[in-house]
Amino acid sequence: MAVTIFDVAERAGVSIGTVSRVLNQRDRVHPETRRRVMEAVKELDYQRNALASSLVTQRTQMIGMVVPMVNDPFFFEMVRGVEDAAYSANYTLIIASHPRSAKDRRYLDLFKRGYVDAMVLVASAEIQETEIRRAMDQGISVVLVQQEHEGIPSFVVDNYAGARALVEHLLGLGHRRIAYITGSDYTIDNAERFRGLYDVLSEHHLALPDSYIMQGDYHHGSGYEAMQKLLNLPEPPEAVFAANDQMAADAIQMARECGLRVPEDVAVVGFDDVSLARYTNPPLTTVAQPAYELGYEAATYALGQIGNTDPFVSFQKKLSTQLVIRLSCGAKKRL
Amino acid sequence: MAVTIFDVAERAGVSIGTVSRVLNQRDRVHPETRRRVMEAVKELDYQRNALASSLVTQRTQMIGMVVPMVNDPFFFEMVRGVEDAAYSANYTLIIASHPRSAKDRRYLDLFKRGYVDAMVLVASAEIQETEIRRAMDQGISVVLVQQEHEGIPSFVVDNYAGARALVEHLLGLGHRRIAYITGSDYTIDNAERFRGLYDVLSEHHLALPDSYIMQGDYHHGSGYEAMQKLLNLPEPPEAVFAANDQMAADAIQMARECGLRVPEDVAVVGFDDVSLARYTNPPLTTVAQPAYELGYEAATYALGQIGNTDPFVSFQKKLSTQLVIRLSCGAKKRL
DNA sequence: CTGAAAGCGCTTACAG
DNA sequence: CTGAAAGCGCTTACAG
Repeated sequence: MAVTIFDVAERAGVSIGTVSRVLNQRDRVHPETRRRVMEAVKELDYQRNALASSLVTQRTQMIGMVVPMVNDPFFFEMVRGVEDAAYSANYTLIIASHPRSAKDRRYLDLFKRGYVDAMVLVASAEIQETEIRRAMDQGISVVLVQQEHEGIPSFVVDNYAGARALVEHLLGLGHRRIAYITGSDYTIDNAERFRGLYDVLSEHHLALPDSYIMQGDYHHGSGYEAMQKLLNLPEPPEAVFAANDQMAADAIQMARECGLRVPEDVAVVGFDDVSLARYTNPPLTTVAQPAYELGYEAATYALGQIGNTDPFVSFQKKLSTQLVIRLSCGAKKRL
Repeated sequence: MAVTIFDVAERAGVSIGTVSRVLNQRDRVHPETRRRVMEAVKELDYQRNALASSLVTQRTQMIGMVVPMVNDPFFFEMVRGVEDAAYSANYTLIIASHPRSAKDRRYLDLFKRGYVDAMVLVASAEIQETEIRRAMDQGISVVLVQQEHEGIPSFVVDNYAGARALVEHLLGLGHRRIAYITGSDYTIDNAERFRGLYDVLSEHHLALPDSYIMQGDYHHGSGYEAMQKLLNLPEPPEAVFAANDQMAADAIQMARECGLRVPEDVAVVGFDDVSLARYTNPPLTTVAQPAYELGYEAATYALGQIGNTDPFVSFQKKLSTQLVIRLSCGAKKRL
């Protein structure tokens, strides 16, 4: 029912090979022939079937991105970066969101079955390394973002250094008793941020009691409860470092509900510098990540590796963060 | 290089037709034959090439979604809805974001070239109707969300009624001079919200001077400037209705910077009820949209229409909104 | 410059 | 229950 290359060939009075040639602008074609073909294409409103085309060229001109579909502007920026990189390379970006459960791996269809030439996998801890390897074996160029695996190219943010800077800043402000609200445990971000805190405290011979480590999950609500528990401690912390801004915002909310002033009674800092950070009361001191650059660089690399059959490339890039000082840490005065 | 159905057939000592049969679980196959085939599949780690498969079945088992990739949690919810619907129907969701410019229509590749069986187009004003029609002619099931076109199924939220309820609420609180900060002009959301405001004011014989209509664009920053101009008016408004929450949040920020109290000196309300609305100071009174349901219902409908060749189905569904009263309107007291 | 033909990797009537 | 073959809609050496 859809019009095919045969219809066009017939109408233009040429063979399908010729039609294909003018469509692909490759070989020389007589100008007059080209004109007739283009005319037939227009008249019939012909659209090439990409499936058939890709089947023979072994290239889909699509780059896939698997990204956690949590409500986080941070990922938006990353998507924009990937998109721009794809655009420059004349690729179309398709995005698959994470599955709801770790057991459900259907989203892997995207790259298991040859729909994309390259993949950018963002913080997809559930994806097994064997799956990735298999995709790579099939010639798909894959890069990891915010996640590492031996022998697979990856782009990460220097969470460790970012956390260190943040904690040093807190110490400089005179805070000594610092608590941590964790993100999901399985992510390296969380682990690295915690490590930054831990190391700086150790170096300053400061304690980090277990009771100061509260379980969170990065999402809305968890920072709220964690903060409540922290504030009910016999000796509450002077400052709270939440593993991301969302939880920090919740923590501030809870502090206020408990009648405490932030940062006077308790300082709160986050991580990521999502747009929300500007709107909390007081605005959040946090750490900005180069989300856009992360996406852009990762995609550019992945695209560049398409067709590279050497499976032994190892590549790791770590982008640095930036401390964003607002009011919630106590460094500046309120308006 | 990748292992094909031929490799499996050879290893199992059967024809490729038989391999295909066991893979597709369709026809009867001798249990022992099936076992041998499955064993070969496993041993060779065979993955069916979806491109080839789709080429013959004329079905890709993919549903495409074109969504504005603006930093808006509202769309996230919608994506979740579409995703769940797709999941139930055993479909994979792929998302394409909007192009940066109206001229760039490469994202249409997704459905022009036969990669998806169905499409959900969200607020994609730049997409020409002819393009959509063409896609439909090629047998792709398409539905529109937050957007209408004669003869194309669509799912929209009742922005008009939502805006009416919001404005009635404001009037009930005693506000009379109400200003509006617009969203992007080309969206129906914005037009409908404005119409709701306009009609309610008219019915109450209240004026809406031109100076009370400020141009915004839904994005961060525009509400800020718009509010500044409103506050500098000889007779500033008593209440400001921003076309979405982001701009309302900015407006609040600006009011505070001008030393004004919200809602005592000026009330501010938004639209959408994104998560940010809970974190502004004071929390935002706004209108919640059934984003998830919108996505779920739209996708379910689109999926149900796959294979339906009757091009004359006309379908329109309007989902209703809900007023969310917080503090920024002045209806309740602060904590 | 152009046509005929092989082939990309599958599915599916059609026979047997 | 299974094989041989046609066909999905293209691209691309290979000849000429």
